[in-house]
Amino acid sequence: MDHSGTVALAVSTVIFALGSQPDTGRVGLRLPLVRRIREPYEGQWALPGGPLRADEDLAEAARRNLRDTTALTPRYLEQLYAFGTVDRSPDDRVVSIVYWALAESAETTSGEHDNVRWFEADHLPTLAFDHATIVDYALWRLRTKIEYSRIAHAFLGETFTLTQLREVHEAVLGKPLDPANFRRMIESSDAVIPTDLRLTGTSHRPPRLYRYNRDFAFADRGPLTLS
Amino acid sequence: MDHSGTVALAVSTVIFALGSQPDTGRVGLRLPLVRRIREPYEGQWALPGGPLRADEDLAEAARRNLRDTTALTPRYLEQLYAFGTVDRSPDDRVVSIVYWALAESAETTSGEHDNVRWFEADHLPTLAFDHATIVDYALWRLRTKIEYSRIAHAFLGETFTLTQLREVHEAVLGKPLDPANFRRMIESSDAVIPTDLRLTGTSHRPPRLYRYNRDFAFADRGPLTLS
DNA sequence: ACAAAAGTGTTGCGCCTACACCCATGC
DNA sequence: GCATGGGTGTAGGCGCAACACTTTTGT
Repeated sequence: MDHSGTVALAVSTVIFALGSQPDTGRVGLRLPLVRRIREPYEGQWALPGGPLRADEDLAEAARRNLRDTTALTPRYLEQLYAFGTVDRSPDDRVVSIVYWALAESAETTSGEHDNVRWFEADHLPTLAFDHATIVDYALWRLRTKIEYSRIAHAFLGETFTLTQLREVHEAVLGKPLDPANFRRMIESSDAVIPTDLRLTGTSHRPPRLYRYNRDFAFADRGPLTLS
Repeated sequence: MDHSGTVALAVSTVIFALGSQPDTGRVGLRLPLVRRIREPYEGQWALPGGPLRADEDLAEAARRNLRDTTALTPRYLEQLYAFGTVDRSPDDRVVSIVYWALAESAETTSGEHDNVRWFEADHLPTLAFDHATIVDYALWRLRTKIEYSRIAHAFLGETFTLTQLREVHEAVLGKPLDPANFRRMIESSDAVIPTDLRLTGTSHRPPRLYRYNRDFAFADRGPLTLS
């Protein structure tokens, strides 16, 4: 290992989107990985990331990862953790500052080039470095945070029904939720604003469309007004 | 600003301990700062920290900060956040990975050398860089975390009474708590184990001494088993 | 009319708060 | 005995989970 005095700094991103599993057809979490084209771990799958450029902020770098690998813009982006144990990269010393992002579900089937591929979050291949640990942690953060914070809208479009929002929660948490109580929980939280529009074309009573309350975000987390 | 391509990596630590304010005599949060002896911000107060050595883990570096500035060992240590905006240091590009620590209250009056001094957390001088923001965020994390997690024991010795533990919570949160309900809350959480010992020498019924339940820590946070 | 999901009402349980009250020790 | 905090008991309220019920559309 190279302990000659330099520590490399990288930024990686765990990107979540929703997609239906080809086998069961159920909606679940998916995330994109890139195939490594260099040693170490050549040929294995890893999180998108790269060195931090001197003229870009950390969150900017994460956004760039996301754009380069998926051509998507994150609807939610938050720093996850800085991973920096001495032995996490076999040949050199790398500290990775990892972000996690939520993106609107898009083409999550095999991408343009074969070096980027979307996987189901609970059927991942063997990952390079400590990236399996990182994904586990990101999944844990997503699941715990969705329970007390209102971030699920980030998986959806500009407007959405409360049933769609509930289905996001159900897919992330992996369990069914009571529609009536879910409705009251969301409505009383102020996270969402009703529009005059309704979703038509269904074979039943047309549900109201809602929009995310942008002001709500500022009441969210402490004294940091980031990203 | 130097954007020639190198990004420096530093580790800093916000160290909290309890101490009685000289004026009011009430117990409050205190933290140590070091006086900068170089430009930029020469003469101003800053968080203890320094560059990351290539052969030490991030948490190790934080522990070293703590030992070097206060000669204390942390009773609790956790990563806070990685701060890395491009302009946070005027002359070069520095990314700081910041830890926060709790230490048993010790000599928090002016230290041996004049370059390290303990300050009351809500009467800090002007700080160098973005360190005021960092301390604000660390305070917010401490205050929100003490409500749902059981970390207050880290300010105390090996054994303590529930009243001492309650006084820690009161000092951190800045508000009085009901002794009866606090007792039940702690006891039902399993965070603490009663000993056979009692604290004597008081002018009233001798209170039972408790010990922290080391097993409890593992049930705490997600899939990361750190520090 | 019927199906199916949207949306509303209601009840009961559990937890948390507030506060009354007894207990054990030093002086 | 009295003062002082240690420690226990208990009633009211709030929030949430469960589930019955009504509404509104398409076919």
